[in-house]
Amino acid sequence: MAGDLPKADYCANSRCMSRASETAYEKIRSFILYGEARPGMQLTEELLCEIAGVSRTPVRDAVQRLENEMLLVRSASKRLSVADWSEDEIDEMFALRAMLECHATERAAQRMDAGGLKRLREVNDLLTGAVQKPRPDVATFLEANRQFHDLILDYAQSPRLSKLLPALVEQPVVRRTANQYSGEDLIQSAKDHDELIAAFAAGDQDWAGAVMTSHIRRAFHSFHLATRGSDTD
Amino acid sequence: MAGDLPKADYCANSRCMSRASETAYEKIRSFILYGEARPGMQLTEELLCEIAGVSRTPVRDAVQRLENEMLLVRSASKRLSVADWSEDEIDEMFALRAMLECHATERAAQRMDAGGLKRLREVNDLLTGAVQKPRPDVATFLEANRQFHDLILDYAQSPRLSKLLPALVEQPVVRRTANQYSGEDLIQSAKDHDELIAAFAAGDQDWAGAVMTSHIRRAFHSFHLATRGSDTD
DNA sequence: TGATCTTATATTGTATACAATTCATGTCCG
DNA sequence: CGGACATGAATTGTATACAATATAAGATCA
Repeated sequence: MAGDLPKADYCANSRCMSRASETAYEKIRSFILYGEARPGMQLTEELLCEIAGVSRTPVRDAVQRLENEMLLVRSASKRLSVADWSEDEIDEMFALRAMLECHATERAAQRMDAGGLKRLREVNDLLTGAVQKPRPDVATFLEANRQFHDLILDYAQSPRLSKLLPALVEQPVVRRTANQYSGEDLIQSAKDHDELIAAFAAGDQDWAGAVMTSHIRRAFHSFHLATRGSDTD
Repeated sequence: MAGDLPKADYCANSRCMSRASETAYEKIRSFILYGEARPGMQLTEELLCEIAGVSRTPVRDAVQRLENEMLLVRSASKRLSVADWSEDEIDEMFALRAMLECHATERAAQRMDAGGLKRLREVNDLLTGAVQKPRPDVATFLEANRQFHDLILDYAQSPRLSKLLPALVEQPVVRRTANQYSGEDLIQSAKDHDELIAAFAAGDQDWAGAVMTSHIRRAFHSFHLATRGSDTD
């Protein structure tokens, strides 16, 4: 029943996907995040055209967007390759994400209303259910988690944050290790969300911001343990 | 001797500018920042082609970059217009800039060396000279100020910050009011820079970060006074 | 052999023609 | 009159051909 993962159709968050440059963006992005792309891999526009099934013009549009999100990088001689980040850059990404999500949470706390609280609770109920099964349903968890954070971002009412944050969240390094999170990590995430909702309900922006900072930094810590914690793996 | 302002050639910070999409980017950007563009003004790709002197393909490249920097916005029906920010969005921009520049400064403090300190002092000597004249040389001040902050950003050694921050710094609202800064504001800026250098020399990242935060928030306050401080103007 | 220049190939950058969409105008019908 | 619909113009989106540039391979000469 929970077998089919969300493949490449992200219509929820993005545009209508009717235009060729949108499909190109989605397909190339999936190729990088979930496909056979590997960090440092050299790419050519023609290859990406085959992947996307459109001509070079919309592919170049998509490539520029992905360069901005730093999923693709361009060498001095204009050659494309899949981004390959250093450990320092990954750490930095988490640090920036913690700062910006904390800020977004503080803004959201100032603008939260009953409808928002209701929806946050609904989403987190779904998330909590996915976590508490004997074997956690990671796909549902990730989707509900994304919705929860998107909802907060919406309530932050900051176009600029809405532009900056998503590029820091959906990243190959995060996605690749998502399935390695322990059941306890997931349960703690659900509890963090509960406390966030309490902070929102109380209208306490400092409380909310602090919880969010802790939430992200714990994720960073889990990631650290999963990827670099033990050298026996 | 200091009469000719830097017009539209920003080769220092940017790419080689030999390609048509680069010239398009620079010219359209200048049109928005220093030219006759007005907030909310409707634009057409053809008009931008005339401004840039190139065809639509590189213009569309440039437009996408400027959309990402939020200097241009696209309506639901894909029409282009010059960005017109609300007061809240401007405040938010300063808040984000303060956070990110503080973070960059802390990183730079950890990585500062003798050569960097030397160059910071040189640039700030130039800036201090421009400030202390009977009538401050605002153009020289702005250029030296930009170099000072760019130097810190370089030493932060964070590709992601280097991508995010510039879009928050060079903005029409900032540029338009730069000439309204009082002489005291400029002198205080130079002093802030002196203290930053001292913090860097001491290797105290918290001190440096705090000075930078204060520096940006003072700029915000000056901007606030200049634009919304008095309703008698 | 090895270094440099030359030439061929591959890749990216630009212009233009055409398709798809959106906007504006005016007409028809109620 | 007033609103829905149709038609034309304006604008954006896509494909393709061509130009410019970078890489790679090979030839020439010391």
